[in-house]
Amino acid sequence: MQLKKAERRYKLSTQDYAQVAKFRHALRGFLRFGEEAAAQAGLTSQHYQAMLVLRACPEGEPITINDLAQQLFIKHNSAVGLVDRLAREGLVAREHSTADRRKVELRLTGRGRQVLAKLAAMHRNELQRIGPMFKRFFAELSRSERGKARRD
Amino acid sequence: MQLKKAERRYKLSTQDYAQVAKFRHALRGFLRFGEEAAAQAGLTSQHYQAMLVLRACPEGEPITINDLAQQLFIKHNSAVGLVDRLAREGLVAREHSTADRRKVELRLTGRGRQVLAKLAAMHRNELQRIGPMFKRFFAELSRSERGKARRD
DNA sequence: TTCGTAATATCGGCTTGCGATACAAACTAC
DNA sequence: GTAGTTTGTATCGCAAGCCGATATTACGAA
Repeated sequence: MQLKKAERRYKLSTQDYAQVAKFRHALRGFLRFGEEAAAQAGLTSQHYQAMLVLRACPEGEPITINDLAQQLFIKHNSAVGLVDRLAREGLVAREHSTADRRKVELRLTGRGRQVLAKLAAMHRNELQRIGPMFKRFFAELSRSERGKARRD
Repeated sequence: MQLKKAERRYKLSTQDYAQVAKFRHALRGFLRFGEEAAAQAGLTSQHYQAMLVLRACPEGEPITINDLAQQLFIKHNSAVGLVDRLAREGLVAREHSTADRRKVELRLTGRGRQVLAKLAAMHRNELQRIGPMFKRFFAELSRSERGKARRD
């Protein structure tokens, strides 16, 4: 008997599972790389990611606590704690906005920029290293997607 | 003055930062998707990933605590705690190996397989959705890599 | 048997994220 | 202007999860 469409979407073969599992494994590897790279600088991956958000924003538009929380997909109170830790490490400075005194503008310190430069370069190299693997995975995925569509 | 090779590798432009930041943002989006999907089933992303490892392994070669720890890039004692939680939820069963009674073989329960099927299918769809974005990113990355190599 | 090693378990501590709540500044309406 | 609402940040207590150190049990070899 044919399965209804909604049900059939849940029917993955063991190969499908292995494919998704392999991707997750590669992803964990990359994330672990990031954590170890950050740890070498005495930081966590979250520290790195927060600094990256600050560095990547255009000069004139400073990032606030709320902006950071949205970018990192965390709640604003978690962002407060994160910035506390970054400030304690001397990587990020809080500046009360003059335009809206409720807001806190965040900027990297010199030390922050320095540490980030090294970490970001390492990440970029790592991404270039693992890029081919991810490309192959996504190519395979869309191949099997087309294959399933053809069988429909 | 020309920078030495080791130094130049740290010199990223703001565009480079933005590129890496964009990738990390997309990655966080995917991870957050996974956490929310798992939360809908009353689980965490770690639960899902552990079950995925169990499901993806060939039938005859059961996974042990140590295997799981290695696959997830965590310490074995963290894996013990994770399996405790999975067992408490009735998703995974411990079975003492008969060949080596020190080992604990892990297998999914019926409920585990059922929950996993839904989560894995959702992840697969999400991966197919975001695949093009990641493909574009890695294509861009290797383009700029070749560009830099040419300038060397 | 005894010693060394391997696999799992336990305990205490730490980090981090979150919900709830509080407070302060800005905005709105009257 | 002032009362009420919204917005932005901070604080507090809690729970999840990871880890280092240590313990326990089982295997294997001499």
